[in-house]
Amino acid sequence: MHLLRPKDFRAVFQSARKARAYGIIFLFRPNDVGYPRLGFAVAKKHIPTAIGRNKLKRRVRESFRLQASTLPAIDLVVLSQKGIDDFDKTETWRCLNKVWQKCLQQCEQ
RNA sequence: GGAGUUGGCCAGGCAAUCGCUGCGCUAUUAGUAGCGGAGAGGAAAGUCCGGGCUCCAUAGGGAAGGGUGCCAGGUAAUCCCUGGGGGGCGCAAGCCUACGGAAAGUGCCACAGAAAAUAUACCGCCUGCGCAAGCGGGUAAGGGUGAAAUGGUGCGGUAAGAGCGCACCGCGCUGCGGGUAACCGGAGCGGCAGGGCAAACCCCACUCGGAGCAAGGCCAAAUAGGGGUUCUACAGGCGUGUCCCGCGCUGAACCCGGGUAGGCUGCUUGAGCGCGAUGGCGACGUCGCGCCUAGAUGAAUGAUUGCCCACGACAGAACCCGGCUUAUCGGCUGACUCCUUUU
Repeated sequence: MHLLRPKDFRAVFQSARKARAYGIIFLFRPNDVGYPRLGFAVAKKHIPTAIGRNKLKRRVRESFRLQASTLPAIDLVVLSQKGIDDFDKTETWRCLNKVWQKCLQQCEQ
């Protein structure tokens, strides 16, 4: 489930497709392990408090769990952007839904 | 009723469903599944102090450097806390206080002012000379400057003045009384003896080895040849975490795995929490009974829905405790002070 190794992260950053909406970017590429994996790269600059970073990760992890059955085997890294810290619960969800849509479209191609 | 001082507590609640991480039990060939139960804070933060724990090459002596600085107590310990003393603020409850030493030495004291500490005299006052302007002498009471000006007030004294003399206050010394002490009270004597700053250097007293869980330990692909234990002289060389003395290595003998990626461990039962009794003004101590209350490691507490209300602030454990400091929407509550009103 989790994406752990620094080298795995490097692989995603080097050759990835991109999907973005508002304050969130998904980077993803197919993997060999047979199931989707999730990793985070949330900048302290974008979300200054540990509370805020945890909150975002939990929301993303929850939506990943809900999508997991429909996903192909990809490695996915979630990046934050400026402004994400101001989002409330519903805004974050709307944003995430949009990114998932784009991501799945690209996977089908 | 109003204004205020001070201490303590809470940090949205309830229900349903789907998830995450340990733990216990059961099942299971490992994976895992089911059930039960647990799962962030008052500051988890800043890392400013103090300890525990771990390792390092002597952690020993000396120097340097750092810290603390009224007294007594509490504690594992402290720069913390409690009680007391002095000083300051407030009508009061109460609050603040780095609060040892300035004739050991060095340094600094802007502007203003005559003068900022070796002293000195701008205006003035008194006096001598002179027609006068002024010059010489005496003086530091009055004015002026400043954050601060060589004791304060009063009387005597004098040409005018001055601790020059006297009284009281202040200051110093010596007894006495109270207090564990800091200190307080009072007596006698002295004589006015040259300001402030030591969170400036410094002096004095006490005190401090260093690094930190990425500490340290174990299992172990790769890669390189070394690593460990014991004994030991001198000289030289090398090393040494502030420096020196010193110490260790380089020598000999014996033994054999070594340890990067990665994994495991350290990792939560502890100066623990709650209740009661008891000693103490109090911080806190002692005794009895009961309880087990996060342990993640790309890092677990979330999401959805419904209802209620005061419409929810600051904010996330990372080895563990005791403090301090900083951030914080609000709510509850104890004690006390002052003013006003009514009986």
